[in-house]
Amino acid sequence: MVKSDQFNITPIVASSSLRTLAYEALKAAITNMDIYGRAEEVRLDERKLSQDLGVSRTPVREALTVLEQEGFVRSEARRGVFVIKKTKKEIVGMIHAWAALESMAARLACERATDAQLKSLREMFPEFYEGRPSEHIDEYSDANIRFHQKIISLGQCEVIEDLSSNLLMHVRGIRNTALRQGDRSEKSIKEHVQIIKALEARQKEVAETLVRDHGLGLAAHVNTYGDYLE
Amino acid sequence: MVKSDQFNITPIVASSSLRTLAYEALKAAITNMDIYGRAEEVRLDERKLSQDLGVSRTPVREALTVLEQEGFVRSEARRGVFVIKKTKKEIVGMIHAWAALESMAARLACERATDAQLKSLREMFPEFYEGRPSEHIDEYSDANIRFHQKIISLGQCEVIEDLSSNLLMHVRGIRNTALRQGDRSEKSIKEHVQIIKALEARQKEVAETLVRDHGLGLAAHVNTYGDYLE
DNA sequence: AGATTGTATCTGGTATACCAGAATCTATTC
DNA sequence: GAATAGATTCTGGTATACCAGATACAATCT
Repeated sequence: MVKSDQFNITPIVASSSLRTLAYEALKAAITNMDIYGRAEEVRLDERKLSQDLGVSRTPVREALTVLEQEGFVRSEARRGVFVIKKTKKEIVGMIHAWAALESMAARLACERATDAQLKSLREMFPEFYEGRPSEHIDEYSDANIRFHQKIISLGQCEVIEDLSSNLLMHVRGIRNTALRQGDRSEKSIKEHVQIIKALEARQKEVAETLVRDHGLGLAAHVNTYGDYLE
Repeated sequence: MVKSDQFNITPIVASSSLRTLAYEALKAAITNMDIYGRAEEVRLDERKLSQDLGVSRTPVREALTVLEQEGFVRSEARRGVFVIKKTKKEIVGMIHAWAALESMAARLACERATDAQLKSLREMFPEFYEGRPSEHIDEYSDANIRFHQKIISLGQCEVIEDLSSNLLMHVRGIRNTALRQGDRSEKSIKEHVQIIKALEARQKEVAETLVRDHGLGLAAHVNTYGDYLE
């Protein structure tokens, strides 16, 4: 008999249950939708979603359960499932939690990451070293997110990575919006530079403090400018 | 007609869907079970659970979905759903995340909590001030957990509270076990006293640092003594 | 007309039937 | 007797039927 490991079989349909499919579709729909633009609540209809996705209610419900657990939707018995609008207070809370986790990741990164890994941080974002202001703000928004994700991944703590990625899904939009307000982007870049230096020097206390304060700064910023959230 | 608000009607069956019931039952069963005592994996049978709980598979499955999301069980298609045994590495990671969140909560508590609230911390744990060693270890274990929960609640950040409470469910057992190893309990008490003092003095940087290091100490302790986890 | 009540309808919650993959057992083959 | 092929059984995944609460609307009464 032929051993299957002689081939490099790429799984045709890969691994994805309908539930996972539904989950990803719904999550994408929710995160891409501009929740805060509209005034009234957005209601999701299980049966309609089932039809649109071409599956039965069961996997849709399971996907909605996960999304509810992650804080994206709220389900009221016999009334409907609604997309959750986060309050400013909740957003600020998430940023605080994020700051806590990322600063711990920075500390761990100083202890665990290789020199090459830490160096890659600087190479990933050369533009930080050129004083360019908020011209290419769109590209920078993405680079900004990637920067923080990179720090978290360098911490090599899976729990922190998971918790953070969930938080990020909720605050991604806000984070990019904040960059366009006041002098946030310039300030942000300068702080990033400092953070990179501290990490490269493996000054864990410094890196930890800088990352935390950077996060707290964002929280304060949102607290000041984020009135559009409510 | 009689207005219903003239009565103080207490809802008979209260509010609990079968799914919630099943969730709580299963969670209690899992957390009370000594997972690390037995060698082989624990498998949960949906149909059997349905029978035992007296409900259909549907609410049981939804409960299992939530538990899977929280990291208590893992579901393999057409093979079964298993209670997850955390590896030592994962436990240490959770403690790191916990330490990050709690230290942020301590900082926030310094800024937000009232004097009375901070004072209550000391009053809740008078035994910390008497040099008693690990005699009343059982009571102390509970007090230990409550202490940390109290700090987190004083931070008044709901996100941090929620994330922490989930982590706590996973680490509770280990945390108490650790107290009985080495001189962990004596060390722990001393650090608690320092933390209380810093909080009362509203020295947020100090409190933050102490809480973080206390958590990191536990992580290191588990890393050293926690071989029984695997 | 306004308030009220009855009813049709819509919603998520639950129960159940069925499916296909995986594991186990059994009978056949060499 | 060991190996293999087939069938049985068990599992979670999915689809569907039904239920009861909630809502909206229409019929009714005052």
